[in-house]
Amino acid sequence: MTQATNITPLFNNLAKIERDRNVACHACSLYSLCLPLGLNNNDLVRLDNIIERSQNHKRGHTLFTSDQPFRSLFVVRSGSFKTTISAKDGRDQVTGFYFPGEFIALDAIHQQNYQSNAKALESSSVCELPFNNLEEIGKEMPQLQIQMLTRLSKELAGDKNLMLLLGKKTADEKLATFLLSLSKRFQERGFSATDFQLSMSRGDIANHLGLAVETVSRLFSRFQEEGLILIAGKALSIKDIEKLRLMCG
Amino acid sequence: MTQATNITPLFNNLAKIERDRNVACHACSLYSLCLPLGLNNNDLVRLDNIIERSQNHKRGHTLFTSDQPFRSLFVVRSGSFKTTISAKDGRDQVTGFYFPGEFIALDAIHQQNYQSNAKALESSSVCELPFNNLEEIGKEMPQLQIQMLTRLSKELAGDKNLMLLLGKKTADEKLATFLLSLSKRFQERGFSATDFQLSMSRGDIANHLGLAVETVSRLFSRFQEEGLILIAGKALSIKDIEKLRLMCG
DNA sequence: CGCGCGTTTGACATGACTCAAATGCTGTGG
DNA sequence: CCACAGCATTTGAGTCATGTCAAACGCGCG
Repeated sequence: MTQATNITPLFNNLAKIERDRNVACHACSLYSLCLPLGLNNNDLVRLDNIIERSQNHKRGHTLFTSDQPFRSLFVVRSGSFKTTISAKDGRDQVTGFYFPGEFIALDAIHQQNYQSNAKALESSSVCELPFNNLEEIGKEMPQLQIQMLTRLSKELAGDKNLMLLLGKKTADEKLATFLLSLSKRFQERGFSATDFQLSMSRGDIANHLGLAVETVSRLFSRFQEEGLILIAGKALSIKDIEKLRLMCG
Repeated sequence: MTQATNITPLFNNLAKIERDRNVACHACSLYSLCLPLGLNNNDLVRLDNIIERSQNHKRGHTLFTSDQPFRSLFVVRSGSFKTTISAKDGRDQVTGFYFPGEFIALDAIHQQNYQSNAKALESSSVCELPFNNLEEIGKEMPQLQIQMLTRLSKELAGDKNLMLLLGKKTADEKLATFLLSLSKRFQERGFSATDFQLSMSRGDIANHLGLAVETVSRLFSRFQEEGLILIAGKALSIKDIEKLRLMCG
């Protein structure tokens, strides 16, 4: 079996941030992807002051669960997270994967409790935004409000597309769509659009796409046979991104 | 076949509103379900002034499509709508059904275009909220901003549950969950939780739940044989709501 | 009243799941 | 640093829930 080689480690540029966890928004490499975008200096300082920058979370660490009271939104600083919701009988659905600059817990605003469970997929850190404070300073920062609305709206649009994926797409189309979504997000963050590490397990991918683990595994094998990708464990290299695009349905 | 009888016509209490389309927010029967909740009188008047109350939309009328520029949010005033998104090849997914007091187009905020297509399922009317104006007055009404965030967050939470439904539930569980969701929303609007009209076609239901029309039709028949419901065309009567709840998975 | 589309029902096909087992990888403790 | 345990992944074989195709039916709209 051919090996995927020279894969760029995921977000290794962010190692610096993990070491210096108290870097302020204006100095943060995620600045342009994150909430502060469009704020003036004064407002930025006020926002900065309500943010609690978290300790490092190890792989598997639970950020929150749906039985806990909602207090804060989180923005991924480094690493990655998955969110899940559970049916009564324990079945659960991976509702999303979250990368640096992305918000977690937007579905919990103004509910008593979080609406999902969030877990770190690798060593990760977050910025915690206590919602009461955010609400408070938001009253005086229209630009921040717009940002919040935009964020929510974007996640909503993404979820509608996931509904299309889950409801109408074949297994091939699901996986192709998923890989391209990751590719795009990595590219937006300044990383390679074709070579990256999958921080989530096959099980998580399968669950998220409404497939069985075995199906995902077989698809990875077949995509590789067909020359679309190289996959070795968690290391992925996209070899024919155009063909992959045509497969998305 | 037993007939479902004495079905309460859907939203006929709202006939009055349809006749007098210019009723202001403070006089609207949807007030408590709608955006103005929590606004003081001054703010309410300002909001009132930017709202454009629509003509009556006939069944099948398209409110907007995803190739049109985004200008306004819509709140259903009477009747009901469905939204869909389309894959390149024309397959589409019904992403939601919308009833009085519910927002349409929240997924389009701060995108160039609408992200989905919206179509009336029956004779319906809407309040149109030009987003630029809403944004403008929102700067001075924290309470309105909170309302907007809450609305978006609630729709997001609902969509996450739809992902669970589409990804993990069996056909039976999907239909049971769907019927109970309608039941709950009708009840919140002051109508019967057990007897109502389905304004959408079997095809729309099937599409929304990721099933084939034939499957939905068979399920309705079986649910009726099992004494869970009575269904006659579009008239639905829930006979064993508890058992239905146990079936939701 | 009649046409057409939406719905129902039946028969059959199949994509993806489940079960099973081999293999590989990773983290841990000695 | 290595060896082992346990979990993740891959691969194969067989099954099943749901989709597809086909045809009859009937309701509702014009």
